[in-house]
Amino acid sequence: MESDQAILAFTALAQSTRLDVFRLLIEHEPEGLPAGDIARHMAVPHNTMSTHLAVLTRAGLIEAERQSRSIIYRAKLDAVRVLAGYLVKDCCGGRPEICAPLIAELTPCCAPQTEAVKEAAHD
Amino acid sequence: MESDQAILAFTALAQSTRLDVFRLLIEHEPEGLPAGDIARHMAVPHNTMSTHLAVLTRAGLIEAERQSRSIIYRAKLDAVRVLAGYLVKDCCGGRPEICAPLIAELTPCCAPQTEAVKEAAHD
DNA sequence: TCCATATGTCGAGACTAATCGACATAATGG
DNA sequence: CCATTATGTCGATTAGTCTCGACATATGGA
Repeated sequence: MESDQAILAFTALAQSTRLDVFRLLIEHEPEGLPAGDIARHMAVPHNTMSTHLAVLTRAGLIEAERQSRSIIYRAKLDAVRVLAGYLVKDCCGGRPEICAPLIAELTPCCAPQTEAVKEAAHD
Repeated sequence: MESDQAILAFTALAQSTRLDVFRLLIEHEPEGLPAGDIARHMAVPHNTMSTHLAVLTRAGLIEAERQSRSIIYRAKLDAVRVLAGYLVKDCCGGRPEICAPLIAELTPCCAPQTEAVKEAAHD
């Protein structure tokens, strides 16, 4: 991951409405939500929300797909993985003694024990 | 993690100088670096750097400790873990099918469980 | 075609952040 | 103490972001 893209992502998440939208969209994986519903859910004018959604999209954190009159937004979970990886893995600079404890903390949430999951994650 | 603190952290990292400083300090774990060295390393005036270091400190991403005339800054690896956790674990809202693949991607870097996996991470 | 619905774009005002010169504070040694 | 080194704070300027009214575009149906 380029640091320019990381900065885009951090900038996008460094705003409460956008952070909330991003988490809302993760909750609604994998169906997604239309722009109007998102705006109503957050009690934000539709044009303001449109701007926020554009920022998140440019940052690669969400993606849009037109469906008839609505435009459905979805979280890009790949982006979460890449960003978390940028924080943990790339930042550690290949020094397992630093990032191993970080990963150890994350793993209990939902450990990827099986080979099947490892295969799925291998891009 | 409170979302307010997450926003502080994302704001702090959403700036190229600060992101570089943060990564520099992770490279220099656990000794840390004095403020002056950091400023020189980044070719930034000392007062500008002081402001950036204050932002990172307020965000809880680094910490300062006076050592004679110098003030040594260190990355708080706990913060990395918490922030990555906020992205991956909290955002998934307890839905393993979402975050398991994300963690699976991170694990090969330096898995915390077994020596065997650590060996595999070197390929 | 004309209207209603859904969303995006533009532009202006208000707010916030980044930078850096000048000055202030803190520690150390002579 | 005074000078020196190391760092932080203040204030002003500049640059960028957030918000939202007004307008524009896209889709589907009467």
